[in-house]
Formats: sequence, C-alpha cells, structure tokens
Amino acid sequence: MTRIVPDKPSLDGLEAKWDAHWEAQGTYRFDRTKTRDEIFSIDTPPPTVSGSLHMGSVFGYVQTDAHARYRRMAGNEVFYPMGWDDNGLPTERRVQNYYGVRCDPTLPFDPDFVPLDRPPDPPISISRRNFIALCHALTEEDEKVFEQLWRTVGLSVDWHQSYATIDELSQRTSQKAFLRNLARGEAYSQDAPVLWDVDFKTAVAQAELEDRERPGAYHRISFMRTDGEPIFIETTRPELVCACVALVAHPDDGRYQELFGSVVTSPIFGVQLPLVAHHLAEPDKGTGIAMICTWGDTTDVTWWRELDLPTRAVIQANGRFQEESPDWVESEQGRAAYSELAGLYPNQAQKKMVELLAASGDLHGEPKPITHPVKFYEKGDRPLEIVSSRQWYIRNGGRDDDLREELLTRGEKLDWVPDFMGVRYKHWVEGLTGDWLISRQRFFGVAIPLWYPLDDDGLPDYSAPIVPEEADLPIDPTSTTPPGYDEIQRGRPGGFQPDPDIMDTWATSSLTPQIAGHWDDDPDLFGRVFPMDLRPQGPEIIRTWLFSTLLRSFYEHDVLPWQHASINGWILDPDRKKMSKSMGNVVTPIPLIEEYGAEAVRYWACNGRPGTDTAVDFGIMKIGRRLAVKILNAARFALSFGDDVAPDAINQALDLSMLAGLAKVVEQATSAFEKYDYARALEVAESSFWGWTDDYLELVKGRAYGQGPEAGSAHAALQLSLSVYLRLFAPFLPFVTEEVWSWWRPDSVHLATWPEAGEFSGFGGDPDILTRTSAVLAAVRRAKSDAKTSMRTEVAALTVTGDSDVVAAVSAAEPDLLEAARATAIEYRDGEFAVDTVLAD
RNA sequence: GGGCGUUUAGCUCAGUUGGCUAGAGCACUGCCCUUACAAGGCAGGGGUCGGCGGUUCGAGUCCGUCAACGCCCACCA
Repeated sequence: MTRIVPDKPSLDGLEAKWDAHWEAQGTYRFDRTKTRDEIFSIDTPPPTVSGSLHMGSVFGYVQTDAHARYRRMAGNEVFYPMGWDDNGLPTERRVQNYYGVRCDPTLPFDPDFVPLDRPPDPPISISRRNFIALCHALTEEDEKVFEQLWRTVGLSVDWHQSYATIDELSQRTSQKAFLRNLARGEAYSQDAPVLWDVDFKTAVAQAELEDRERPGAYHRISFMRTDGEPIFIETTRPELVCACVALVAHPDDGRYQELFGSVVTSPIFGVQLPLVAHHLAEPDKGTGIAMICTWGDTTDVTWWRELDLPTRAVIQANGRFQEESPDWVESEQGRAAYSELAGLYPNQAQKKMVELLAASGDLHGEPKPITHPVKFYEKGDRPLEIVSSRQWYIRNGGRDDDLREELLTRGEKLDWVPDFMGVRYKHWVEGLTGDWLISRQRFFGVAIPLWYPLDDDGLPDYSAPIVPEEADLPIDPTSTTPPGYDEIQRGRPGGFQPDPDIMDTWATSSLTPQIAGHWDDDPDLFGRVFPMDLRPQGPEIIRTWLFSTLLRSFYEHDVLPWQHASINGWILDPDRKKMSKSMGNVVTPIPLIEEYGAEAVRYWACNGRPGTDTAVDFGIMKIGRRLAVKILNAARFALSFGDDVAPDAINQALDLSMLAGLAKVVEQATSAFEKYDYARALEVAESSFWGWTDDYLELVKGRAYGQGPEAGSAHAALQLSLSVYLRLFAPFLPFVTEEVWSWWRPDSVHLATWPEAGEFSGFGGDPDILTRTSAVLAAVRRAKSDAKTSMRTEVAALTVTGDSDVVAAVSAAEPDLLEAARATAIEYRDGEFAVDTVLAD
C-alpha cells in the first residue's frame, strides 16, 4: 500500500471524517452469526434523553467504549447497542416546559392541535393522546442530539441495534414480562397507603425517595383522659389531629402502664381514641407518647397495620384536605373546626390548626423549632404525603426473607468492579421495607396491560383482572377492547374498565438485556447475547436499575443478567462539587470537545479510575490533546523512511531492547483491561510511549537517517513499535490512531488484533540496554542544560562509570548513544553509576 | 445513628501481592528554533505520603484508633 504521510498532520476534522468512514464501512456492525462464546455483550445504560447533556453523560460511556474497543480487538464480536430512556416523568416534565402544555386525560383528542412557537403562560391543557404525541416528537429530536454527541466522542456502538424504552419492542417486552410476573404470582395489586407526590399526583417507590432536612417544630398538645386529666404529646404535624386514630407509647414505659387500653379524647375534634402500646414508640422522644394518624409518616403506617387501627385519612391525592367534614368527627364544634381546614394544603392547615389549638388552650408553650429529615420524591419539590390507593407491586424480597436471601446471594455472585460497590447492593436489599411499587398515575410510559370486570353495580373486581394475549402486545387498555368483551361494554355494569396507570420507568428499564437482545421477537439473537457480559453504570442507580434488572432476570430466566457490573464514579465540577442543574454548575461536553477535541475529552474520561469520583479537569484534557498530537508527529517520523521493512531485519541491540520493554508493556496493559481497569491500561501505554519518543526515537534517529542493515533494523523496529502503540491507544484515542493507521495500512486499526507480547518477544532483547543508555543520554542533556547550551553542542569527552552490567548495556548501544549525545567516544570506568560529560568549547 | 469511600508536591492524581533515594502532569524556574513535534523539546526546584499507636529487618502500602471531607442507607412523634 502506498504510504501517504502528511507534512503537517493535524487533529482538526478527524472526528467527522472517521465517524462517517466507520458508518460507511460498517466497522462496528454486529455479526450475529457468531456464537455466545465468541460474543462480548454489553448492557449499555440508556441515557435519559430529556435530561441535559453534561460531562457525566460522556464520562461513563467513554470508559465503556474503551473496553468495548479492547474486546473487539482482542477477538470478541462485541454486541454494543445503544438505548434511549425516553419514557417516564422526565420526558413529561420537559414536554410541559418546552411546549407550555399540561395533560388533562378528561379532554378529547384534538387532531388539529399544533403547539405554539413559544410556550404559553399559563400552560394550556391538552388531551392525553395529544400530550403523548408531543412526548414522542420531542424525544425523537433529543435522541438525534444524543446520537450526534456519541458519534462525536467516538462510541463504537452499532447504531443498527438501538432501542428506546418507549418504542414498540420495549412496550411489548415490558408488558409481556409483567404479565408473566402476574401469572407466576410475582406481581400483585393491593389497596394500601403509599407515598404520594402531590404535585405529580402519583405514587412513588422506595427507590425514588430521598430525605431532605427541613425545618419543623414540635407542638405540645394535650389530649383529655376520661378522668379529666390532660395527657401530652408532641408532634410536628398538628394539622393531622383530625386524622388521629390512637395514641401510642412503649409497652415498657412505666409512666403509662395503667393507661394502656384506656380512652382519650382529641382536642378540638373531641374524637375518642385508644391509648395503645407498641415497641416502636420511643420513651425518650418527646413525651414518650406519640399520636398515630393515618398517615403522617411511614411509622404511622406500620402502627396502623400492626395494631389494626381504623383508617381516617383526610389528605387527598391532590395534596389538599378533603372538603367534607369526616364522619368520625361528630361534635358540632369539631365539624366547625374542620371546615376551616377543608381544602387547605398541609402547611396552610398547620397554621390554622395551631391557631385553633392556641385559642382552645390545648397548645402548650411555644412550638420548638427543629430540623428533621423529611421524605421527598427525588424529582419532587414538596414533601411526600401518604395516601391510600390501589397500586401494582412486584415482589422484591422486601416482605419475604427467603427471597431477600436469594437476591443477596445472587448479588454476591456478580463480579463487581470495583468490588466494594457490591456492598451498596447488599445494604439496599437488606434495607428494603416493602415490595416494588411499579404503577404510576402518569401518562407517558408503558401501560399496565389489564382490564377489570365490572359487576352489576359497575364496581370493578380487582382480584380477577382481564389479561390480554401475549400475541396482541403491546396494548393500551384505555383504547383496546379486552378479549371476550365488546367495546360498548366499556365502563358499563357487567362490562369492563381499563387499568388507567402506566408502569414505573424502571419496570421497563429493568428489562434492557431482554429488550436489546430481542428476547421477545428474536430468540436466536437473544441466545447469542444473553446473559450479557458487562453492565456498566453509575453508582446512584444500583438500587434501581441494577437491582431491578437482576430481579427481573431472576424471575424470567433464573440467571444473573450479566457476569460483571462496572460502576463508574461521580462527576464533579472543576471545583470538585457535585454537578447539578439547580446549582448551575453543569459542564456541557460540546464546547469542551470543540476546544480540546474529542480525543482529549476521552483521555480525561479514561483517566478516571473505576468507581472513583472524578472532577472535570481541563488540564488533563490538554495532556490528552498533546498526547494525540504527539502520536501524529512521532508516527510521521517513524514512517518517514520509505517502504515497510519486515521485522526479521531487526538485529540491533537498542532496537531489540526497546521491543523487549514494549512486550512487558503490552502484558501489563492487557492484564489491566482484563480486570476492567482501562485507566491503568492507558497509564501503562502512555508512560511507555513518552519514553519511546523522548529516548528511543532520539537514540535511533541518527542511525535511521542512514543506510544499510543498521538503518533497516531501525526502520523495521520503528514500524513495529508504532503499530503496537497505535493498537494500545486505539481504545482510548480512536480517531488519531485510525488516522495514522490509514497512512500505511488498508484496514481499520479498530479491527486489528490487540497486540500480544508474543508478537515480538521472540527477538530476545534486553530491556536494560535502552534503560541504561537513556540514563546516560539524560545525564548528557543535563550537562548541556546546566551549561545553558544547545543540545547540539558537541561532547569532547564522555565517561560512564558503572558496574559490569551498566558497561555491557551501554556499550551495546554505543554507536547510537554517541550520535544522540554528539560525542565521539566513551570511556568506561568501574564504580557507582555516574556520567561525566566534558563539553566542547 | 449505621455503612462505604477518600485523605500522597501549590493543584489534579498514580503508586497492582510491604522492599533499593516516594512518581506523573499542570503550575513555577532555567535553557534550547535539534531535518517528528515551538499550541514544542530538554533540564531543575518542590512532599516528615491526614494525626497517633502497633506488627515487621523494613510501612505510603498491613492492623488499631482518631479527625476531616464526600457518598449511600435509616421509622418525619
């Protein structure tokens, strides 16, 4: 092949050039004729396309790509699909803001609806179908932006294998898996108190909670005993006195022994309540007596359930106190008081209630301000309330110790990278307090594929849901007629009604191996890629994505979904603070790619150790860019001596020595990659490469410019070592390595074989020769530097002192050293290593 | 309140089973247009490896303990 080495090689434009070339050549196309043992399959995290692009998006994906490229070169057929996570709340929220709309499911579909150019304020209400159409339209645009970014940073994804969590295959897979969970008894519905976001008006799962420290206050309130004596409680939620069902103290609390089983009367409302005992009541908290409401917090739910207390809920799904006075409040005065709370939000009701209690004399002393943790939906802005409603659950071990044990054991069998991440899984599973709530009262997602029969009074029978045929999936029960019914029976007594909910986004994302591997519609492919080899992901979604994927795979296939889970660290802003939209410190990748180049950004990402938090660091990007430029220039030199020379021409001691050292580097880089330590592999290759350019190239330069077999040895060694370095760097710097490779090789470096030490270890070189000779050269340079003179200055006399090993090593490469040092002869002396340089005038 | 991680040069970080004088890059200083590279090269100064205690011939590395920072989890009275 004709060698075309540019005079002034440059990084400019390489990303676009090679992306287009790879696409045209199908370089990363998956070959599905390969068998499971030849294939390396990756369960790529589908990015949330409605989120903003930031450096965190680039960080983990580039690391995974480096590993994928290594595997491909090492001989595996790499199954590397890309998914888009577009279903769910983030998309709905983005659509609401982007178009200025709200979904109102009661509105009819408007086929002529077109969103306004600018989002109107206040937003306009549109039908569910119109809303979903906007979700699809916007995510499609977002996905294009993401794909372009991925291409620019050089992900070696097979773009023919992409999927979206809202596409038809995902919906079918998700509904099918759910129906199978249902058939096996792994999924169930129940009417129970759930954590509820009053703004999004949906239930949320344990995995989506976060605690936030909020100000509150202890209010000391008196209830009345039958003997007319007051009994005091302290509460942060006085507004819930009307929802109180009992008072509770610890069974061993001596102060209240004779009162257990007695009746007290609530202030203002005059409701009679039992005083009960339960071990969760803490004697040293407040007065030792707590008021149990339905429901102020999750402890209330526990008490309510375990003590079999009545339900007296007043907070509705919209977050407000119900309008009508509850029937358990019987007194005139109580009903009047309630009417002042009706329709209020809890914080408003609290103020009102405090006024009422103060006026009646049941509030004692000033409220004591405190700060306490309050549960929030991770995407929400107001504290969660607890509301009773019917929801669907998948059993996850939270209420079943045997299952929990099983899932813990399976987590232990997974190879965690780094291994301490396995502890997070363990703690999460051990801390589960209930089953996985998968239904959401939202719109853009995969529908729960069920209907319920209606009895003669038009009431649904939730115990006998009507199930669709698998062949008919995916279905939307709100617009599909169930088998055995006529559409006219929808909502009629004796007819049916659809389940109106959708599934949690994780209920679909937990099936990414099944979706990407086409479990549903291509069992042959699925058998070739599943169980997968690698799940790369972030630490914050171990409790959601990783756990739920493991769970679904356990249920459906009784197997771990992957062998290895590689968990990347957090991305911090340049000041080492966590990046977040709200803090306004999000660093976006595109300007950085434009300034430093994709290779530089990749280099930065691959410098972050597995599982280690990593700050955006422009300094490291500069180093990456410099490395890429260095590769171009060094390659230009190495390839500037005419045609290819076969490796068997290599016979000079220095050349053989260099290759022997390189063989060790290859071994180290390979072993690092095998341990998923891409950063180590890069570090090893890089430090060796700088030695190659700084010392070997300088030492061999003079000989290489000459003629004859000594020059031929240099040319062959340069070509061989360049080929090795290009392949070592190819996983990290795919563009520049491909560019250089293309100067003298016909195929893609990314389809070349990963270097093996055996390729060139047969030459029998001694690595010490290059090391020792380089040390002498460095000493000569130092002498010239100290003399503040040019490196071209001639050396009048050069004395190398050392033991016999040093003398043997240096003299083996003496001609090269003399030329590089600009000396004419070396005098050797026995003794401790030293170099004495006398410069010419 | 539990758990995990981090703490090494001014900054960002390596340091793989304990072993010769603790490394890199940035920043800083000096020199050099040398036919691969001046958006470069060569060289130099700079650290009692968070504190204390222990094991060992030998500890940045192992053990104990304390501290700071970060993250995860925890029943909101």
